[in-house]
Amino acid sequence: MPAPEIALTERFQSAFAAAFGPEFADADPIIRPSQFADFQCNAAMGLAKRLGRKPRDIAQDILDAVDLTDIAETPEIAGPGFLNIRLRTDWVAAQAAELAGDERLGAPVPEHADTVVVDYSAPNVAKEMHVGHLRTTVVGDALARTLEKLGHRVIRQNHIGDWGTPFGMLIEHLLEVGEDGSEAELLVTDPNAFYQAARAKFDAAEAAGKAADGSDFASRARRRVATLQSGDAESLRIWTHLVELSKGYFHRIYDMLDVTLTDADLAGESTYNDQLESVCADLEEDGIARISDGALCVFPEGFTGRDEQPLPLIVRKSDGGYGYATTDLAAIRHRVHDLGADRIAYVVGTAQELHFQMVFATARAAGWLPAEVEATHVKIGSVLGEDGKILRTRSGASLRLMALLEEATATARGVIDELRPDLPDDERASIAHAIGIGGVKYADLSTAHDSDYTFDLDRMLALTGNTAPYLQYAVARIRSIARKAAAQGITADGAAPRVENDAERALALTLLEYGPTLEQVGADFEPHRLCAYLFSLAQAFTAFYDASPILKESDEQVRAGRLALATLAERVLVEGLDALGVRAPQQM
RNA sequence: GCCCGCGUAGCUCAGUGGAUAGAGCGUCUGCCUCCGGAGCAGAAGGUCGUAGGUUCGAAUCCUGUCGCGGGCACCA
Repeated sequence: MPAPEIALTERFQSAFAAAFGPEFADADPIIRPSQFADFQCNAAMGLAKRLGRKPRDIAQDILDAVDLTDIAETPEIAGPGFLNIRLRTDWVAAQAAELAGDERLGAPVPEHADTVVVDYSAPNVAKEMHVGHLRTTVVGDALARTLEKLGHRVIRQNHIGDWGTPFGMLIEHLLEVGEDGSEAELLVTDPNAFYQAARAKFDAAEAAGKAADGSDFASRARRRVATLQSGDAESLRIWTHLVELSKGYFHRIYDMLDVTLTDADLAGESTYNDQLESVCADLEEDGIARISDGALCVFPEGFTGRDEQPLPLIVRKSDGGYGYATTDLAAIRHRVHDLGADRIAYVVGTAQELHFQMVFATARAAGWLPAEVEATHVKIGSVLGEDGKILRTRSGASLRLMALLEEATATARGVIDELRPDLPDDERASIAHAIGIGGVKYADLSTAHDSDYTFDLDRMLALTGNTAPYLQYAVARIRSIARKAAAQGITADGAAPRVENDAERALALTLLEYGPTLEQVGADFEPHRLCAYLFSLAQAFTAFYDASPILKESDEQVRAGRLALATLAERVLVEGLDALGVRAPQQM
């Protein structure tokens, strides 16, 4: 198991048992990387309280009991009682050699492979995706990829907005412009234009007042919602056509983004239409929901709104219609009961927090979400404009997601055209895609998913610093060395990664952290930690690149060992980038 | 009004109760006889909004307060 903190943790726990008794065998030694040594053990600080003794004395007792001779040098007691641990270089080298032989690159095999439902992206039919959708899509996809690498079974669910009030208006508009007309094409190319045209008609009809015979657009739209939801065949046919056109648009975006979502993952709101009635019936029968002001409501415990009034989760509106609370309840029931979910991750905007708390509480009360099933709202922070307020699509056409992606790719293309005119056109296009799209995705992935952030185009398109291109560049350099080495007939020849000087040692130590980092990302749903890790890995590599020449090294053994270390770094970088959904080009 | 979140370097952001709070960008100083300069080495830059509290130890936990964002009954 090439993970120093795990090896150290085991050693310290047996030392605790020896020094303080068996009841301390599972005490957490808190092994962390440190600026003063490779690792630091904070155990004495925590144990001092339990034992009622001084930290420094306990640190001494631990030191007397622990045997690290084959792993590390004797720890130093530092500061208030930390144990500073410097690993033996030969042990690090041995671990690196083991890592090089490990298909999983140190990613732990889970004791129990979970079935994890990841609910993400969820765009609306007939609406443009904007920067806000980018984050849920990119973060959700990174989580799905990461969980699969860890050996879990992932079920992607794209809960698209394909049902509800706006569809009456959209269907009527589609009928008027013709299903095969050029206006209908807007659904694929510029969905907002289609939506806004429908909306404009609706608003104009509203303003003009109802026609006596109900033939005005607004009245027709309202009737259409009812006929659609009651299962009218013609309405369903047109609705299906509408959804199909939108799917074309989603796929263009997902293809462009290298997102793994497919049609098989689509489970829109409409999917649950025939289950909404039974959701309500069950809740009412179990006494969980009751009628209030004509609507069927659940009042989960602990939720209050204005004036301290209990807050309702409306599962059936007073007009008999259903909202998204009902759909989400049906979805939970399905995910647990039919899909067999052990964990469900809802990668959805932070504004939905209250909604999901209430939905989860209701589902728990109804027995649809058993205690052993974990439901997590992976909150996606809002994207803010310069004014610190949430970016709205209406505030600027420049925020169309497709436009952003095109601009990112074009910017990257400009640089690659200048730097690598020697490469063929299609290869430059492919590299520009990897860099531009990878850069945009990485920019969204590298900040904590739940923090709001200010939209900054320059940051999204940046090619230097903590960015995808920096990581891709590190990979490209290693691959360049590999190509040159192969051309010169130089191979690593089965050599173990060389770990001798400081730069090699630092790189190897960083490589050993890949497994624990990936595991943590899968457990906590926090891809930005993987970004931070990969950036530090790339930094460790470039430092090594400067300090430890490979092809210029004359000693064959040293050269082979360094090449093996670089190759291992490449594998981990590429694997980590793949977990994020970012491509690593062969050259750039 | 109530609830949730946020406030960290000029800017954008990390920071899992532990020592001297870190990156990137920007600024400044060096490094191209180069295994790829989309890079490297270094410097300057901080009352962690604020006032208390808990703790051996607080950016982190608790309370108050100021500022900002979001949510709070039939939209999703």
